[in-house]
Amino acid sequence: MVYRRTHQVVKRLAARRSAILAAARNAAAEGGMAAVQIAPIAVRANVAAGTVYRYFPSKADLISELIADVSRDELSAIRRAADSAPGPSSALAAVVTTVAVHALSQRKLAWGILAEPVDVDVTASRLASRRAVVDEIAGRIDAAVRAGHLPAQDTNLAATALLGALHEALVGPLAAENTDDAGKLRDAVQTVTLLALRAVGVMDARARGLVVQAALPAMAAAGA
Amino acid sequence: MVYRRTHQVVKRLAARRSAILAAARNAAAEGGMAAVQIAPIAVRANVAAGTVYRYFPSKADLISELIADVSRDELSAIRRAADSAPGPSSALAAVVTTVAVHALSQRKLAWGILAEPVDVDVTASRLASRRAVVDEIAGRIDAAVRAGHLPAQDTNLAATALLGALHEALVGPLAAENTDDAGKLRDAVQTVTLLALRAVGVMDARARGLVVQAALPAMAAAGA
DNA sequence: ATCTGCTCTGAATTATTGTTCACTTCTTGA
DNA sequence: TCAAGAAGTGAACAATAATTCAGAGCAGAT
Repeated sequence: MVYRRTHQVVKRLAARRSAILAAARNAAAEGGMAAVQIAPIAVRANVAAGTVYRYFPSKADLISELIADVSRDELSAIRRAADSAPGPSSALAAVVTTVAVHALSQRKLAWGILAEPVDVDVTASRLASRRAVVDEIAGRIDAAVRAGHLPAQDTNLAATALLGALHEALVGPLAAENTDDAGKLRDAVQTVTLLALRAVGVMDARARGLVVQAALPAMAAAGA
Repeated sequence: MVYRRTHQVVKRLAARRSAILAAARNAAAEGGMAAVQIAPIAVRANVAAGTVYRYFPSKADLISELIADVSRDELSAIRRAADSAPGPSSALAAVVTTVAVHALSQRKLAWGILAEPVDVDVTASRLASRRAVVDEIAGRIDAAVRAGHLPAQDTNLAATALLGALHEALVGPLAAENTDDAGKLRDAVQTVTLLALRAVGVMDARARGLVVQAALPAMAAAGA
């Protein structure tokens, strides 16, 4: 053989792969999943359409990896927030607030990742993404239940419901469109967090306290 | 003119229109929105593809009308349930339970109407459908607040969150697949209803009572 | 310098569906 | 029965994007 991949080439290939994924992510963040089309993404990434297929077998694979990427980022933010909370109830509040803040800070992306119509089948990776977040929430509810702060319940169902509530209220089509007014966004986050905590059985008064405690670090972490 | 639409013809035309809509509805109930395609629907309705276009200007119009139809049915069921409840809190519980039961009894249809990917733009009618249900829920929360049964709150946001919670938990991709076990379905409905009531501020003990009261009539009305 | 083999290109192909329309069939009133 | 006009038909068309592939361009070894 008279050709072998040298380190330099390997690096360039990896960079190109990232560039394509980043282009897809930007497109999704700007125009939702509908904007994730091979030709425009190729343009953004400064490659030809055919090149995309040298890195991803199909559009479905590209989107799946995009979803996994975004999901991974969100999960780590959630874990970080939860782990630096003082107790199980605070951790739960932190998780919920973080999910809410993330959803709001990149609404189109969040909606695209989670629910927006796509022409290819990405059910599996969407499911995995959802499941991961739900599991995280469920785990925190569970911890609060074990600590005696919440009544016993079907934590998985509860976590699923919370995720649905947060997304519908914040990024769904009925969510208010004021992305600009930071105060209103803060209010919305706090309101849905309060709802979520009460839903799983936190007493109103205590829930209000937890909401306030969780708000600051979450907003700060999001750079808002 | 030597031709005029006679009553018989008018009736036949109306029947055909209904047949096409019904075909679309059945297709959606069986295979989701993806199965709502002109050619297959024409076959189901025993007409040619071209005929569909004599009744609906475009696929988008057909689906919009389908969504409006289903939504109208659901809304009337919701109102009926609420209006026959003894008080504001019971009415709220009835509304929530009814939404849950409806969603469960026709999961694919519900998912299709509300959120499933479609190739044409039906945003407007989906939005109207959602808004109608949310308004109904919000109105009932409002009534309960005014009656002093619930703390003051942003009822619209709360109603949106509840709708999201119900749908994600019951018809979303993470919902359990046991459509067959009636007992499990009943449990799921009651669990999410409980969550929803607590979310808007109903005390745990009282919520449990309301859930049980609301369950029977709703299940009965659904013919389950 | 040059040969080999990998990577990139982008126009052409493919596949899927909604939509159209020239033609056929049916209905009505005389 | 027949002419006029409406409704129905379904094969052909159009539009949109994903996907392919033959050839051009590059990088590495000798």
